[in-house]
Amino acid sequence: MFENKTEITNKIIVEFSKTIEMFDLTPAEARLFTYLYLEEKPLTLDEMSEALGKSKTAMSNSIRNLANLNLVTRVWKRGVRKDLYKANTQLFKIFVNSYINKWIDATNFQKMSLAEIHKNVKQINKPIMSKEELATINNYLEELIEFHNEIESLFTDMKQD
Amino acid sequence: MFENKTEITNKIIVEFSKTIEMFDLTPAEARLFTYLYLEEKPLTLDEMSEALGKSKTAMSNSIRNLANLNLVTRVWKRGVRKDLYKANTQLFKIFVNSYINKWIDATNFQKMSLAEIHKNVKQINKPIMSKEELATINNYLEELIEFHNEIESLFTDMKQD
DNA sequence: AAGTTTGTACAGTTTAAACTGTACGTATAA
DNA sequence: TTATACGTACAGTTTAAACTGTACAAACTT
Repeated sequence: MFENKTEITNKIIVEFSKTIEMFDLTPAEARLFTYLYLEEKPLTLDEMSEALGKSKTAMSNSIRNLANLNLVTRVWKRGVRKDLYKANTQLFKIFVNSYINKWIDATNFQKMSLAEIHKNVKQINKPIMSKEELATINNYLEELIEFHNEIESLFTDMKQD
Repeated sequence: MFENKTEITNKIIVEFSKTIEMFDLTPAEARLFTYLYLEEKPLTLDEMSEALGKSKTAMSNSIRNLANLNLVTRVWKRGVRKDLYKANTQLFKIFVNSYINKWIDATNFQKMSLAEIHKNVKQINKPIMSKEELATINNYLEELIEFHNEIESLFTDMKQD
């Protein structure tokens, strides 16, 4: 089956990174996270680059995004100049939190955009369309905004659990 | 503010399609769904193509994916040769159901892949790594599989609500 | 003070996804 | 039976995302 440890960890990286791509990570970010997770000791950008066959610049961009999502932590070690990073290990908590936050933020932002359109539509007094058309558009906007409310509630409830 | 109805519906399409892209739709699929949603009568591929400025082939591919996700319904009308499609209108139900199903399916699939790796690792009897290394890998696999179980439960619970 | 290391901004290249146009098989209309 | 319409497979093109390599500023080492 498996001939060595590297083969096993590579297989795990391939499979687990597929899972966490679903949390809106790029393939490179997903593989980097998985590699850090399986590698107990913190890694430098150069080590990440060498391990994953990507440029240092690509690793810098990926690790920054992972850090912004609170999926990895920068580690300070005395006498070491290079930045060190390690994966956060409470997988369910960190991924679901990050994901729920992203959904709530984005949903709220979109709801506000639609609410703005709705406000502007209500303030129309020029005869640019019939009353029926205006009522229809208002109905659609209300439905769309209600949809956002429901999505927001769904993810807010998930956060409590 | 708005000068005509088309301007309003275009603005709504832009904003709402951003929301539903989050359900793993491509920008073209999201715009198509939103257009169908706002357009009460069912549309043909040619009408979709003309309305959204994309080729008929692109519309064929997009509408097929939306139908596969149960987000739109093909409508049969006597004496009409062209396929007709309309958006399903219970937004929360159709999007959340589609999304939860996708998560449960994908998570289950990945869990099985990792379980297969785990099974193979357990069957290792050749000395390809130390006992400590083997124990560590087994621990990681258990954690990753447990993570999948938790994600699956999370989305299964969402389905009940 | 000078040299080296480090991470990242930036510009250009590559890759993968999305697209278009054509060809084709099937179904319908004439 | 023949012609036309229709949706989609397929091949090639375009676009957007991801990448690499270089340059640079800041920090550290010598």
